Amino acid sequence: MADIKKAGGKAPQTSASTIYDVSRLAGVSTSTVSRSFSRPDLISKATKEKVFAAAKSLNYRPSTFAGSLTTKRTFLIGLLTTDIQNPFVAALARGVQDGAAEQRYLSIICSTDGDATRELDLLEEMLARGVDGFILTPPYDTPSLGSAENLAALNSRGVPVVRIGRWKYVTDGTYVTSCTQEGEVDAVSHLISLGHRRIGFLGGYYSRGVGLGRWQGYQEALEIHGLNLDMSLVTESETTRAGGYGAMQRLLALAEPPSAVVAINDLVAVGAMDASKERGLTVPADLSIIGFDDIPVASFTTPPLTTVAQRPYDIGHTAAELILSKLKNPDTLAQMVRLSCQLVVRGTTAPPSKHDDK
Amino acid sequence: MADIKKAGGKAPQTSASTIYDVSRLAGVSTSTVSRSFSRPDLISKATKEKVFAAAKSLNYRPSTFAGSLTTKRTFLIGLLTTDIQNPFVAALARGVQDGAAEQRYLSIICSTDGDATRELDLLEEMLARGVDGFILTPPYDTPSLGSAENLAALNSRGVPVVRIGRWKYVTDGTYVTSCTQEGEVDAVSHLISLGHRRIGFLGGYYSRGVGLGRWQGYQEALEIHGLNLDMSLVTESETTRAGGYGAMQRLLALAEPPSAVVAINDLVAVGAMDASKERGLTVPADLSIIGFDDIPVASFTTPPLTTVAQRPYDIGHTAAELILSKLKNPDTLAQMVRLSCQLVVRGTTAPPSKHDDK
DNA sequence: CTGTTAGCGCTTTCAT
DNA sequence: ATGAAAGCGCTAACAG
Repeated sequence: MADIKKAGGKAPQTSASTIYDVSRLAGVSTSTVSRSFSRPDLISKATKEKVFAAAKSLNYRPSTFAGSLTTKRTFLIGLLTTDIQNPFVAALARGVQDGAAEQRYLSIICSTDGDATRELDLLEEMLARGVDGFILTPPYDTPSLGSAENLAALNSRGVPVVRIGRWKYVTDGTYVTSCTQEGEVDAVSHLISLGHRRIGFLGGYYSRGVGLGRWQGYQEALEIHGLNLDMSLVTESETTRAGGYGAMQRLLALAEPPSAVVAINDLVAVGAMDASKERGLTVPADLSIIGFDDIPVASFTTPPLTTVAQRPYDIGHTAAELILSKLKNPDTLAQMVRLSCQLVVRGTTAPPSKHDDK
Repeated sequence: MADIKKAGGKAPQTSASTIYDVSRLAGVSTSTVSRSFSRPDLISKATKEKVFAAAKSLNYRPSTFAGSLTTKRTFLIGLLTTDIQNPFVAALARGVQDGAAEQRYLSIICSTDGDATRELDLLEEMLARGVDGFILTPPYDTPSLGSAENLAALNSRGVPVVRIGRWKYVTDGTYVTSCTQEGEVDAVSHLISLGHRRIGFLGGYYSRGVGLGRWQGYQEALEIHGLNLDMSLVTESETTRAGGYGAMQRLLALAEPPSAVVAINDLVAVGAMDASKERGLTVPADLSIIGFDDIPVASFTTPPLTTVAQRPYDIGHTAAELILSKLKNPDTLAQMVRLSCQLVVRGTTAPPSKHDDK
């Protein structure tokens, strides 16, 4: 499976120089060295020069984590996610990294696959590393980590937490989320303005956590435009391609199938496209489809998928900023930030064909 | 852009309990407490029970990082990458996380976009946090981080490093990479066995870093099967969809265009599919196309893309294991691990159509 | 098996 | 503007 070869040498093992080495070489106290780096304004120019010269020649860099014992800050923030391989999470993580980096913070990312035990374990591990704050992503539809008790425990330790998305079991505290409801309203309204009247909802257990906003947006749009909610056009499925495929098949088997559908996410939408093609339908001529999330795949389908884009990078970036501001001022009031979604019209939406039109 | 609402309370701020609190409550020394957690085998059952009871009632957990000052180990490893949003990197990162977690290690991931300045900065920041080892991903085609000097500096600090992939400016030391050459040989051989004789190479600057193995594999396969290398069938491009589109157009404009092409990566392959369709060709009937990497998108194209899968997760996992073994035994010899690739036959390869056949 | 005694490298009053 | 001294929370000889 993996063949292994030997190749070359080993390391010299020179241990890094400390603040003592520098203070000795520069002929000043360790306090002065310390301050030269952390509060340079307090040190005279001449002294600073001596210090930096010494530091340079010794290749010295202050060790953040040694100071952490005293300062109680590691400049590390923990990001607890389901899976970094999920493109939404990856973009969010990058946003967190960048937002944190702006203030010399680094982030520790953990993937738990939503497993409650691992969540708690990893949380503890991060705490043991002294992370200054946490960003927690959903879905926490189980009362595990998302439980008020666990968050309270974190709070009582004085560790600030920012949550991502809407949680089922916790409502207070700081969090940042997308305006998915508004996004779904836009999506459905787009279909209606195209002339569609029978619009299906391919839900992935829409009544639960993440899908709630979309489900409400769907209903709201119908209401706004004076259309009735027809529950025969609403179907649940796994939030996967296969799930979308099956759900679409069911809708297509109806006596009066919908002329358009909105899917709970892009994968489900792709599954719906599969089912339509199999049935001999052309998208979007015979059936319009809208996804949700705008994952990278959405621009690669044939035709490319119309979808509602969330802004995971911005969400992560905002979350990082919120954590950092909490760190600066622990008395900051809890706040909820809601980021807009955007309808991205690509190739899977068009006016309904004649015989569908009423 | 983001509307903000206030929502609820703030934190109680109870500072966590220390080893002293526990030792006092349990009526033992701090060493005993310490050992109860780190070397439980050295402590009598009775004492341990007292300690754990006290720890539990105080909600005490040892702080890894406080101990790090003494032990010189933070149980943190640093992963320096180009961009966590790249699906290859994300899978690799997940592999690192999982591999590290098996030994209670956590990882700090940084994205540099390949910017040399940020690489060095972030490297220093991670070092300041006391990371025990580094995993560095390519491409380091610039002599920046990839320079022997920088790696030597890391080595001299006694910080072990594992590199991912083949680097241009460094050849020794431990690294893990894919057998891309062998993978490409498989891909081209597959086309040849299908009956193709004129096989194009859509290279993204194939002569450079990451593409080298593929380019060599392409040549090797031709040679194995007694075909001549025809440089008119070889073209360079940006390693993007647009790049692949342009490169394919050039090949298609040839008097005798190829009946099949291998692309340097999946994005380039998708671009090639775009160009073929535009030209009125059907893939794979008129033109066979093979990508490289097997990014998620590859299964979503129409038809789904035949490609060579690398194993980024395994690469990351292996890299983590290598770092950890180096940490256990610093005298471990440098080693190179090469992970196999796998040809994934999907829908873009078929025998050549009649008039292409010689 | 357990306690004593020093620190790890840095920051931080408190003086000067 | 700078130094002395104490200590952050934990571990690690070294004794016993």
